[in-house]
Amino acid sequence: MGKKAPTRLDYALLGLIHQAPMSGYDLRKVMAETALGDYSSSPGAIYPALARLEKNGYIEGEEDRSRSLRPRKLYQPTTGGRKIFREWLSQEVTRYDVSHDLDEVMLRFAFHSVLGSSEATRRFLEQLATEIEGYVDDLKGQRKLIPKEAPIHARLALEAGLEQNRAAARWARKALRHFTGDGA
Amino acid sequence: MGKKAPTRLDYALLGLIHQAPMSGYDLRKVMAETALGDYSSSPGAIYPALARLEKNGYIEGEEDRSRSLRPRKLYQPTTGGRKIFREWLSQEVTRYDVSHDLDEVMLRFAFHSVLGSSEATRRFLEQLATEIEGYVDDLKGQRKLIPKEAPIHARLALEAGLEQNRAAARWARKALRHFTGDGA
DNA sequence: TCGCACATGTAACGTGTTACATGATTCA
DNA sequence: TGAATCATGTAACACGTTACATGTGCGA
Repeated sequence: MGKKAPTRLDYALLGLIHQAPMSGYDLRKVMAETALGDYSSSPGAIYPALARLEKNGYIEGEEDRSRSLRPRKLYQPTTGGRKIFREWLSQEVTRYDVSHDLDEVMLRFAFHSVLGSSEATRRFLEQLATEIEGYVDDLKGQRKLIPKEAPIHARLALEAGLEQNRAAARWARKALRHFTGDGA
Repeated sequence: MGKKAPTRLDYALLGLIHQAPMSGYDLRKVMAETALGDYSSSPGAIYPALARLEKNGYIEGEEDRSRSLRPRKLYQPTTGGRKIFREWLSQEVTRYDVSHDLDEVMLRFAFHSVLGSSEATRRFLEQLATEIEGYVDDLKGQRKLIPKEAPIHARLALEAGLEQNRAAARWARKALRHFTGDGA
């Protein structure tokens, strides 16, 4: 009976309906058209996800017959849904998160406005920057371990990861400046 | 009977045993200790993957009893396995690859030494750089579409993706210089 | 009337996850 | 004797993928 942890897709959907009530069809369009698309826009993913979110009491669907088309179900988060969503957003950013799932961390950041606290976002970005910088050091350590006789490609591939993470760290430090000095 | 397309994990394993024959246990260690870890190191993933690669005729396992421990199976790619691996490496780099699975593209690059042709790698990096640069432009277009009243977080999250891709593009252009001017 | 946009779903299938099972050898 | 390392595997489960099924209203 212990509810399963929601998936990234679940959280993406939950986040979107925090902004405005949406139907499965709406959600599919948003997913397909924006960078969120990585989290799938196929009906075989979206509709079952909505069904389990509803079953777990995180969202509530209401039939909308105001249009003459086939009626659609408009979903909204429940109180419980808002709660677990905020908890997800507020989770600590760990080294593991950064090295294994930076995309999910970024997804969390993208929805951080839901918390309505620039203090929380500041903490989040501070942790994020610190952990990415630590991970960059890890990667530098790994680079040293690559034997000299190894093909250049291996080293270069690692450097690609390094550069992307350096860029992410710089971004986090820069983003931090957007949330310091005001109380929005 | 039409063989399924191998997964990224399959290709990662196939690539590793191109360097030296390895057992499932060896492969798990490499996956766990290096950045390749994203492609899973759990026995429930590795052993079934090896089993299906063998079933499809891409790898061949041989019992090694030279150690007094429990015998291990040392895997090597077959001719067919080498062939599909080279085909995978030689695939064109598309916009779709770059925007949906840059990690897989980087995995391909990491194993590019198997082709033993700096001409092929040059082409690969040239395409990669071009497509990432195109994707960066797409993202700039998306950024313009974000309504002004949207929370800053959404725009910043998109900018994180932008910066990471810009870094990847710079990396590709720089890596390209390693493969121009010599015939290795 | 043909096809497209709207709109929701299901079924088969493959793959990864976690947890479990098994067993030999080495070393403290 | 017990723990750690070597070594291979299976079982239950959840999720995403692709493809299919169904049906309305609107414009060309």
